[in-house]
Amino acid sequence: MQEPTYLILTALAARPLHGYGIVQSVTDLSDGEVKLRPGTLYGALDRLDQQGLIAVDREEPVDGRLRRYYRLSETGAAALAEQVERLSRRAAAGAEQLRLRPAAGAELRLRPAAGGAA
Amino acid sequence: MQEPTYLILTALAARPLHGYGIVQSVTDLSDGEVKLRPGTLYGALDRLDQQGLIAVDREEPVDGRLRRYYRLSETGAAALAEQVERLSRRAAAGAEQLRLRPAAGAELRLRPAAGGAA
DNA sequence: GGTCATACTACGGTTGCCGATATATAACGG
DNA sequence: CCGTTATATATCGGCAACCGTAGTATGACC
Repeated sequence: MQEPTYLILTALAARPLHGYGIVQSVTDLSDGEVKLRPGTLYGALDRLDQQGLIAVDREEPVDGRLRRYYRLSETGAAALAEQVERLSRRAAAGAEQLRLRPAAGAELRLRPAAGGAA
Repeated sequence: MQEPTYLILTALAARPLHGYGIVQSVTDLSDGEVKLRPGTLYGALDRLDQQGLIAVDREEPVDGRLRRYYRLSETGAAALAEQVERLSRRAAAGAEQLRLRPAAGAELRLRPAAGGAA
């Protein structure tokens, strides 16, 4: 699951939202780093609906136009929780490996027998 | 940046590795959840090299065959650190939204005026 | 009357990942 | 002696997901 999809699920966790509301919520949740395009949003919405991770909550007619609200399903909530765990583990692994990283130029100090520093 | 790419950078953070070593390290770091295919690995390696996030560390001839070691560049380390931060924030946002999630069936208890429970 | 905010749909393109296949050596078991 | 597994790298075709853009439509504000 990629970032836009993950953020859509995240946005829907607290309450049902319609398309445009999701766009705003995702922008908000990502501190402005992720701005959903219509193509991404509705493609993902169809996909997630088919997978059963989200479902249509209700449809409100507004100005003769249908506003469609989506909500997170139980399955979707479980999937999101799993992703949260996964991201946490990946972040921890990355941080740990970075901690193990030798400092730049360290190899010079590790070869004193080869001539070393002047 | 997607998961396989992120894990390749993570694997290279601690020390330079050759292709097969990266595959093993990624499997290890992801608790067996991610198994890199050759297509993914070498495609990503070329891409990351072009982007300057990794570089060829050295080439060792083994059994008449070249074993190529890659290492994380300074730019790559910075990019990885940024991704670690990003994943942490995304995980935190997901967890927080899940906390705000109304329990299943909660809406019934929130409409006492409509007839409510018997 | 023009622009902006709201709100959804459709289409084409690119990227990154995956699966499969090929090649080659060495070790181990039947 | 042959098959399988592990080590090790490379290439190709295909696909899913995402992105950018354009189109459609209404109401509010200037």
